[in-house]
Amino acid sequence: MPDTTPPEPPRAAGGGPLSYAVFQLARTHRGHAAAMLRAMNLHPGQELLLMQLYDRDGRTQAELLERVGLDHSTVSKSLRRMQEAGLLTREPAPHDRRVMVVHLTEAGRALREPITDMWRTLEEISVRDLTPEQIETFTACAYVIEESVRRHAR
Amino acid sequence: MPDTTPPEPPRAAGGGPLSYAVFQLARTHRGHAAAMLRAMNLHPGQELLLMQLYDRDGRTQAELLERVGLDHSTVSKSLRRMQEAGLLTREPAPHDRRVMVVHLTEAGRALREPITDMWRTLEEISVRDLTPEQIETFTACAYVIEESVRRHAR
DNA sequence: TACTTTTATGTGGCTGGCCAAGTAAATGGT
DNA sequence: ACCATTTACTTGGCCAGCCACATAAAAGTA
Repeated sequence: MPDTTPPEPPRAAGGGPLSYAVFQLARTHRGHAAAMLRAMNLHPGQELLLMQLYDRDGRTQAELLERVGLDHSTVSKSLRRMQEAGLLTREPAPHDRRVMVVHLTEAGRALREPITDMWRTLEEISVRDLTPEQIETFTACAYVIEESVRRHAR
Repeated sequence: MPDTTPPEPPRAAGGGPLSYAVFQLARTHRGHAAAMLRAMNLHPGQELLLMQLYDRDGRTQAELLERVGLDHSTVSKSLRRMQEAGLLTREPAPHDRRVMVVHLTEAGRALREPITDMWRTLEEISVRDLTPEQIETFTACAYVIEESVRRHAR
C-alpha cells in the first residue's frame, strides 16, 4: 500500500520505452516485496542471502557475495545486522582464518517457508493477467536483455 | 563495469522465474545506468527529478513527488543535495509560503542532453538482441504486470 | 627466511529510500 | 474571531548499496 498513485513517465528527455518500463516495474515489484518482507521483520535484500543459505548452508561470505552479485561491503554489513537479529551465525573458518563461514540459526531456517510463499505470491500476482506464452516470452526476453546489458558493460 | 560475474539464481526457496528475472534485470539495468550517471556527476534517481523539470520547469515539490512516485522525504533530501550541487534552486511560492517551487539552473539545464543520451544508449543496448515484436510484447507485458501488482497492493 | 602480492573481510563516508514524528502555513468549521 | 484540520515540507533514524581505504591472513617469490 505504499503508493497508490502511479508515477508519470517524463515525456521530455527521451526515456526509452522499454528501459523506463523496466525501471518502473522493478520499483513497483520491489515495493510490494518490501511490504511482504516487513511482515516477517526482514529488510529487502536480506531474503536473497537467506535463500542462498537455504540452497546450501555453511557458505562462505565470498560465496554469498558472488552469488548475490552485490558489493562485499554491503554483504558484510547486512550479514552483521542479520547476525545481531539472530538469523545466522558467523564463525571464522579453522583452516583459513580470513574467511567467515555463515550458518543459519533456527530463526533463520524458520523463514524459509514465509520467503517461499512471498515469492510465490509475487509471481502469482505478476503473471495474473498474462497468457502462458506471454510469460514465457517476457521471462526469456528479460534474460536476453540482462545479458546484453552485462556484455556491453565490460 | 561494477560486476562482471552474473548472479546465481537460488534454486531453493522458490524464486518465481518471472519475478526473479525482473529483479535481476532491474539490478543490472540500474547498475549500468549508475555508471553512466556517475560520468556526469549525478547520483541514481536525480536524473528522474531533472527529467520531470525538463518536461516543465518551475514545478512544485509536491508535483515532482507525485510524478516520480517516491516518498516526500526522499524527494526533499535529494532536492536539497541537488540544490547544493548547483543543479536547481528552491524558492518558497509567494502566494503559498508552504510550497517550494523548483527551478533549473544553467548547470541543471546543461544535463538535459547527456541524460537523454544516457537513456537512448541504455535503450539501444537493451533491445539489441530482440526483434521488434519481442520489444513490443515485452514492454506491453511490463506495464500489464506493473498494473497487476499495483492493483493487488491496495 | 623475508618480502611482496593476492585474497577475504571490515570500516568510513556518502546517497537513495522508507517510516515516523515534527513544523509551518493555509483552510475549514463553529 | 478562534481553533481544529488539512496540506507542504523538513528532520531524524534506520537500512541497502556503492566506493575507497584499511586490516589480516594466506600464498607466492626472491
